[in-house]
Amino acid sequence: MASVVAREVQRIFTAIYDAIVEQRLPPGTRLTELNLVEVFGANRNHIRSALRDLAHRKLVRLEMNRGAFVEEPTPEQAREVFAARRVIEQAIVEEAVRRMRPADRKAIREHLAEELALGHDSDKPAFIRLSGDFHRLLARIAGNGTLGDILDGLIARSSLIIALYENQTGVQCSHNEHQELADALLSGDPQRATACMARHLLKIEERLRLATAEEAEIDLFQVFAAHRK
Amino acid sequence: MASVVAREVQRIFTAIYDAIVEQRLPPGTRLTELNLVEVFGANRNHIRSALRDLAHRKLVRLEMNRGAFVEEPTPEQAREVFAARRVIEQAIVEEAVRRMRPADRKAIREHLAEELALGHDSDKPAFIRLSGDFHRLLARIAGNGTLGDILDGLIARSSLIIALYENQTGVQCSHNEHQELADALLSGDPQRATACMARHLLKIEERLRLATAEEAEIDLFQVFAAHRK
DNA sequence: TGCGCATAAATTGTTAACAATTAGAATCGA
DNA sequence: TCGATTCTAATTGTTAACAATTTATGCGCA
Repeated sequence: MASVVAREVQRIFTAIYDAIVEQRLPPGTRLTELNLVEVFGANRNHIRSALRDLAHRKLVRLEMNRGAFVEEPTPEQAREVFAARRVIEQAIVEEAVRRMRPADRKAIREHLAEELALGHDSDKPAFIRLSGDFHRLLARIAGNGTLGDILDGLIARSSLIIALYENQTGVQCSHNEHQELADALLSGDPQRATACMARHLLKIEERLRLATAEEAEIDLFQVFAAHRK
Repeated sequence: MASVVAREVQRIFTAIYDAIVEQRLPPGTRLTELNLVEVFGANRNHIRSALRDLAHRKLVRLEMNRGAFVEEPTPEQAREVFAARRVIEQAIVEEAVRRMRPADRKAIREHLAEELALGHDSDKPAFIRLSGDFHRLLARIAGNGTLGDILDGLIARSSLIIALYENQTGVQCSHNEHQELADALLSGDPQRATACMARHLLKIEERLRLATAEEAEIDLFQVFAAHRK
């Protein structure tokens, strides 16, 4: 959020950002400037700046003379995002173990309690935010703000990816995995913790329906096989 | 460069971006809108959009009601950037070794020839660009565009950091290190290659004058020690 | 009905004038 | 001469009108 300068733009940016990340604005949604002007009671310049900031984080796509749309990451981009997260978050976890102090242990335990308390309470936006918070907490403990900012962007995009490719199984049952991860972190064993993080991120990715290259190619023929004459 | 939408903004963005990265615009330089309007023959909106895009990549700092300045990364940020690069580029090198194809080997050899040809030709901007190109080439071979974009940003910021904290020894003698790295990559040994990359990035950082915490604290007393009564 | 074409509406892009803020210069008083 | 204060110039922030583009609508025609 560093580059957002005017308070008004910041406000608009955050509102749209949250709506996208919490999956209240589905991928592909068109964001018309005039609508946003009405919603936020702001002028068009502010709206345009906010949209540009969102576009830079790849949460919004700007099309020349056509306007702004909530991004729809491709399966390839989805895989790239999770591959990048594995790289970055393994490093973060390793550093977090090294740097962990008593206050951090407490923060981790408190976070897990929150997750447990929320349960499958059907409050999806809150659940999404909380899940992300766990990963952001580890980044904060690791202490590299630059890497943290990068991860923030990847987490936000993950939300969009999950919204698009979520399997019908629905609810992300990742609380157990966070519990496991926390145990590994608190045990102080960096190898175990990084392995746990890698597994966690792989599982999230596996829960998605990301079409393979072959699938994508035979698309139409397969779909309409019964209707061909 | 994905989020830049209008061609005009793109043009302005790239011109300033290159000037900063090639160290023709030193850190701290003020970028006045009216000056830029004159230079680029564009309107203020385009200038403002370009500056906002640059701010988002942390190459420019926007101050409320004061304007835009070329960023001046702190020593802490400098260390964070290089730490992030070590994490990301080790992963990139590992993947690059795995994915390397004949055309990629050729590209690497050709790049090194270019670096050798340029030599210490005192054309610093060209040297900087070429050095960055080597790292970008490896990212391209690794094939993760998302990670590549992230690295692009870190490389650009590195340029700014080097401009600020470069030791008087002056010229970056990193060509030898690139040669070493290339050898490791072409040997196909991922361990050797990642170790080589880590060493390379550490050496770049070590060549900088990044004040340690203690140094920063005793600053004034130390500087004026002789003048105290 | 279906298709192409012309027209109108909605939307984004551009421009210039105006307001607000900051930085610098000049003035005044001790 | 120094310090504070007031005014002026330079600069950024904001607004609204206008232009260009895209999308939707309606009409004619086969």
